[in-house]
Amino acid sequence: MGRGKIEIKRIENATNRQVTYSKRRNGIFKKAQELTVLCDAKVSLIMFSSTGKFHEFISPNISTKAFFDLYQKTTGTDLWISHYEKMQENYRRLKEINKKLRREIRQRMGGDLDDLNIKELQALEAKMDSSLVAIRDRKVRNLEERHANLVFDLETKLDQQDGIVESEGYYNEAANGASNLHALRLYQIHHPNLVLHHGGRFGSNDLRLA
Amino acid sequence: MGRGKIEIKRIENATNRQVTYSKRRNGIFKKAQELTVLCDAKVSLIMFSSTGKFHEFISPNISTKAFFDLYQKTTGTDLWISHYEKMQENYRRLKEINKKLRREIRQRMGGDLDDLNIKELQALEAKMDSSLVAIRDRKVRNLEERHANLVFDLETKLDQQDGIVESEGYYNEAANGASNLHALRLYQIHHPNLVLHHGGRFGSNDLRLA
DNA sequence: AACTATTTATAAGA
DNA sequence: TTCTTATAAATAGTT
Repeated sequence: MGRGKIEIKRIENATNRQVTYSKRRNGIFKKAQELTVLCDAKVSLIMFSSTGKFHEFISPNISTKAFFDLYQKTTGTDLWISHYEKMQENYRRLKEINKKLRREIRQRMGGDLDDLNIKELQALEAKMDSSLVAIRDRKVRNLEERHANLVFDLETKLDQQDGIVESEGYYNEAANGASNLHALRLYQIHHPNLVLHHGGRFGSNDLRLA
Repeated sequence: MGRGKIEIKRIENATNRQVTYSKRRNGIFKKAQELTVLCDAKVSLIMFSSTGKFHEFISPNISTKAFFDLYQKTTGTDLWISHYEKMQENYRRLKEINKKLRREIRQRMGGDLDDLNIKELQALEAKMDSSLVAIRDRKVRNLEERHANLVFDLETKLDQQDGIVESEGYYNEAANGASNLHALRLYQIHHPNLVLHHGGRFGSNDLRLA
């Protein structure tokens, strides 16, 4: 497609080769982009010119990492996978637990009570009640202790007594950064260097730990 | 380039999308092939259709494995390792947070109060107090509502009235039971031969405040 | 980087 | 799917 037809073989003139590379690279990237949009496909296109220059296109709906993950899933296995997947699953579980712990605290703070039924509310109230008793009790003991210490201090030192207020801060917000891990796999690819066309099924790889 | 010009946006008709995918896939593969030959470039082109079909082109002068090694070398990142490490870090962080959440709950239950000072105890007591008020309030409202419903049912039906007590169980105890719908996550397992098996798994949600 | 004559890709229809 | 073909798009060679 040009002023003349060309034979598909290595362009010997280096400058020409470079120019053609540049033009065709743009063309193929555009094609990849269009394919992605038109057909809702996931495309990874990576290339190195003969001079070693690197260019990449990857569908916006997937990361390179996730892409290779998908690739491996479809083409083969990996020794590290099971180890990694276990970790991933543990992470997910931990995240779920975290969510529930937060919910419990919110409820204990008097919020998020909409989906508790009457029994649960009563149970929660009772628990809170006894907890409060325990806390009051502790406070009293603490006060007494403190008072005794104060007296002791006054008696012995008479000069000063400092409170030891340690503030630790709230951690409610801290977890948000972790919420969006991509699907991951450990790396190892072994595949013949040929043009492969095979079909396989795979599921959506959305592992967001929302 | 066809009988008519088309807009580059997702083709909604699934059949059409599939046909276009097939045609354009061939086109782009051909382009990749030509680029490889003409310009002596290394090209990796991998794609998944919206229906999950997998297709790949890789320059004959390099294996996928070698290609990816090159990719990593060039981009300077070891995606797999760095992702793994990130994951590990997030896991650790989450574990730490959960530990703190548990501690807070324990304190709100009246335990683990030894290392709270008097100010913290007082703050906790106050918080608990107001929380308790909120819970009581909610309980009363809930009861009223329930009562109103009951009366309504009695008035309209007169024959029977079924209590709408849905017991869901506390997740503290129900950890291993079937009632833990929340914990359910889809989990994908793949199989070497391009066939994917999907299995559901969910972890035990052990929320014991140990 | 542009231009443009041609070749090539492909959308729509069969 | 595959073929046909009118038309859009890509690009080889040129400026």
